[in-house]
Amino acid sequence: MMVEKTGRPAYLQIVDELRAQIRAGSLAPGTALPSIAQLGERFDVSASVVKAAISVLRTEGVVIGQQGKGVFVCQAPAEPSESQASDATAEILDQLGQMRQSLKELGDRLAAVEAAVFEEQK
Amino acid sequence: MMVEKTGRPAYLQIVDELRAQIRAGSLAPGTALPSIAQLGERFDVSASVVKAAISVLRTEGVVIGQQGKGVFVCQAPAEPSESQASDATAEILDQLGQMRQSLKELGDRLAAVEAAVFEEQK
DNA sequence: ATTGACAACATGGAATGCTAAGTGTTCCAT
DNA sequence: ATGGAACACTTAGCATTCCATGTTGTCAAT
Repeated sequence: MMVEKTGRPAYLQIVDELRAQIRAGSLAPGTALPSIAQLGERFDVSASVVKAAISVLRTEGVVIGQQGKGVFVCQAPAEPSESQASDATAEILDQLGQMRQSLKELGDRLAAVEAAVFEEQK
Repeated sequence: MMVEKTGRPAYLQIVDELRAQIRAGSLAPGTALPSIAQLGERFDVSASVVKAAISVLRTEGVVIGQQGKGVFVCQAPAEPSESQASDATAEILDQLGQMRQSLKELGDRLAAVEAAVFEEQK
């Protein structure tokens, strides 16, 4: 699987993917994520990108890393009403920011096309 | 100033320091942090370490980075927002996904128009 | 058979170099 | 004087390389 060529950074795409798998139960609490090398090969990115993604999930408390063994999904999938909500709002804000960025880019490109068209008409 | 030679990683020491300054008001909301280069020089670490520290604060929502300008302390220092809106947030995320899809389609159509216009002009 | 050495693989931290892109300033030519 | 080019500085992201350290399996020597 490859990271898509959207504006979203690769490490955030991996964060989304892993978080979705955790939410869906495909990665159950207590189980280990694929190794950094495996994830890097699966998403076709370097190890630093995978590390960045795992770092995000780690600071969020979703996973915990054990040196030499692996990265494991935390047992507490829903810390009551605190990290769940803040995680969701964080993701919403993140996606909103990304959409704002896309809108800005679309606006710029549209402005360029408009300029070209009206130039040509003159 | 140098990072201390305790077992704590350098980037976490910097996180602690910056968070303490933010809590103490020494770094007020809306103000910009010192630049990555300055922080790296101040703590005597490389830019990657400062980036790692800022990345933690960013995913926590404590600061927000603006490309080309700097990293700024967020106005809302902490939002322990609690709501039972787990399925409401699910719906929001769903709608966000649909909007992203619409954005992508718009981008494709615009790309087609761009190709036509700039081809014709040449 | 137990022990010890060792290699393979895992995460974690850090340095370095590069590209892209946004912002601000300065300065120059029209 | 105004527009635009040039430059410097900034964050963001990614790749690559290296080292430290923890875990595990294997294999040989005692």
